[in-house]
Amino acid sequence: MSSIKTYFTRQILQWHSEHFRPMPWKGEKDPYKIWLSEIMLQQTRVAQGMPYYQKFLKRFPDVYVLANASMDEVMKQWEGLGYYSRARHLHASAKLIVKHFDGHLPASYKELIRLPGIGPYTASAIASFAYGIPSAVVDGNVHRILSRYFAINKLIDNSKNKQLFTALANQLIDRQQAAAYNQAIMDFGADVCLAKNPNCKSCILEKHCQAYRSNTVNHLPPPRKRIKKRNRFFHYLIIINEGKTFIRKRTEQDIWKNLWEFPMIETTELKSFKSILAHKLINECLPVQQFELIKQSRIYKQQLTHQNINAVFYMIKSNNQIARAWQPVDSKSILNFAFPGIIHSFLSEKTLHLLN
DNA sequence: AAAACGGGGAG
DNA sequence: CTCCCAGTTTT
Repeated sequence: MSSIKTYFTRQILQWHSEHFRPMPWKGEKDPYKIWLSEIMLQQTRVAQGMPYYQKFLKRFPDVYVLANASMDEVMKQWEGLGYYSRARHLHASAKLIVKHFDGHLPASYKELIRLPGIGPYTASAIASFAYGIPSAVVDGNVHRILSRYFAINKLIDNSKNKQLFTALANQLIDRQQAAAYNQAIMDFGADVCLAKNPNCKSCILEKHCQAYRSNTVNHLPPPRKRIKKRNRFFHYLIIINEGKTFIRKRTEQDIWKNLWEFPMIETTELKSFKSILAHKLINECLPVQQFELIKQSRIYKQQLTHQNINAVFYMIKSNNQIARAWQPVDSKSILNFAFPGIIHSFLSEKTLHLLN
């Protein structure tokens, strides 16, 4: 193992020295910034997270500013990035770091992983990048590279396999250059050992890659299990009363928790406005016969990992205030709230003249 | 152990 | 259209 290890590790580091990809958080010393970048990049492509990282840092330059901000402000900065529990956990961790660690991120894997939103990957990433601790990251890139190089035909879908890849990665890491090694292997996965159409021709590991030698590169790692999608139909009520409309925060265990929305009626298929009038939410939001349907939108669609969302927006003129549970907003203040992508795209097309 | 959780880009 | 991305939490 040790000669294989030195070869693999040396090649990866050698490659990295010649193919450095500059990114704002590379070589970063501030653990706060490293932490933020790692949370933002969970299941998120670098190019997608980049603008959010810059914007977020401008608004919350250090852990104290973040800890003192409101949840809604944090969500607003996260709006559109997805996996919103990351923002909630980031905020919660900021408060814990201020309260228990004097505003400094803890400098050990063991303490890091206890913070909300920090799992095995992120704890290793912060430990190595911020503190030089030799803890190997195992992300999608590392899993794929090791699966191919050692021809390990296993997914990381249970703790045993997870442990297998983690142990292997920790044998391969260069303990004197932990940060560089972790950076290098992930960059290598992003640039050369791609999930689809890997660039084996220019690969410096080709000679000893078990998958390449057995012509199984395209079968490793094995395909994941299919996920079944369900279709959901959201009927949003844009109730307009004296230049204001009404929203609330989603708090139930469902998608988009802590984002805001209009009064909404969900059905198992697309319904007409007339048929949703029977729903009990109507009684809460609209006075009997004291409203008028101005118009309805086209069908907005959004694909999520486990769901297909279909939404219709009904613009309704009403003569009465609605229940206090709903927050009135005008066309200006509505921009301060964080909405799901499907509502945001509706608003970006309609909002400005909607309420006047 | 399995399912849930967003959104976007590449092929 | 499918797959997957610097994964974690909840069930």
